[in-house]
Amino acid sequence: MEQGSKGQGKKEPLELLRSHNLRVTPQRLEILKQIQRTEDHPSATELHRRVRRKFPNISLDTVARTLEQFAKIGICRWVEGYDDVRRYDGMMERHHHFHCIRCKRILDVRPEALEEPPLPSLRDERFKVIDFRILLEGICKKCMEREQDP
Amino acid sequence: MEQGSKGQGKKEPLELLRSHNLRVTPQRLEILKQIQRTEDHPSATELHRRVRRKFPNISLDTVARTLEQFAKIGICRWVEGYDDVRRYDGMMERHHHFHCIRCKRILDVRPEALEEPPLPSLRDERFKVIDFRILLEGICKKCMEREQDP
DNA sequence: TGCCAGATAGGAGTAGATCCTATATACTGG
DNA sequence: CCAGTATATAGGATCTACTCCTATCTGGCA
Ligand SMILES: [Mn+2]
Ligand SMILES: [Mn+2]
Ligand SMILES: [Zn+2]
Ligand SMILES: [Zn+2]
Repeated sequence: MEQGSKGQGKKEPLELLRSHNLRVTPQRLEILKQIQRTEDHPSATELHRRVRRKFPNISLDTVARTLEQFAKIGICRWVEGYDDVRRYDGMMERHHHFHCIRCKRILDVRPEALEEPPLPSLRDERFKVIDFRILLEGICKKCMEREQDP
Repeated sequence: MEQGSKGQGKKEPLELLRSHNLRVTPQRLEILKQIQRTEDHPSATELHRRVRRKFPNISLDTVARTLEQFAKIGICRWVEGYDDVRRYDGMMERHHHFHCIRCKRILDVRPEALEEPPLPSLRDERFKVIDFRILLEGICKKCMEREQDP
């Protein structure tokens, strides 16, 4: 809807924590900023590495626990993957994902970039569908260029 | 297309291994049969547990290595998930998945059960799309029934 | 400013996956 | 049918991500 300030009417990190009755600690603030800023979809361990630049002895446990809290209250998400690490996504606007079969990166795909099907009118009584996403699979630009060259 | 014999013109396990120049060992045969039969989407460890009923001291390494081989040559697949284990799928016909947000099970969804979008005509130059799948999310029948009761 | 529920650091404990190597065995071709 | 060899397996060691535990610390409150 609106474009200004901090994007889609998103609250400031500090405000966001307060509104969920989470104590505002410097560690949490930094974790929140990091997960909101990233373009990629890092694991807890990867994010721990990054947050450590600012808090050299923050524990992995704190990062993992915090991310899980965030995911449970809807500040961030888990993202689907094929390997054995759990990945997080700080982009909370509805979007789809592209998985590169070469480099394994996961790239965001805005809904406008796709002919999105209306809503899966499911002819199946085994479950109630709440939401759906499209999972694209292919080769990313970087990998394509790398494979073109000799 | 045709319905007879063993489904969609699928080769027998033994034949399948031979055609990929894989030696036919009893362990491989059993792993192959198990992954092809399952309705769920087991991890290497889970499948190891099952195969062990027939080969009590088959090693996890053998099962994991074999599944990875199978996936690489297209006998089985990796399946997307949200946790930190790698899951496999023996159903090679094109299909989609439903993820239950309660019990975390992954259920198969046949393409005919969905209004499938034609083909994602992607307005994005960052990658080349080879395939796509739909990832449904919601509550499965079992979980719904369980939550209805007092 | 002092209290205390809640948060953190750091270390121990788990689980799944992967690596290593001696032994076993499926295929080959004689 | 058999022996030689390339390949596969078992079992143990190692690695990695995550989770649990607990003493200590601190943000928010009165
Ligand atoms: Mn994303
Ligand atoms: Mn499936
Ligand atoms: Zn790539
Ligand atoms: Zn369920």
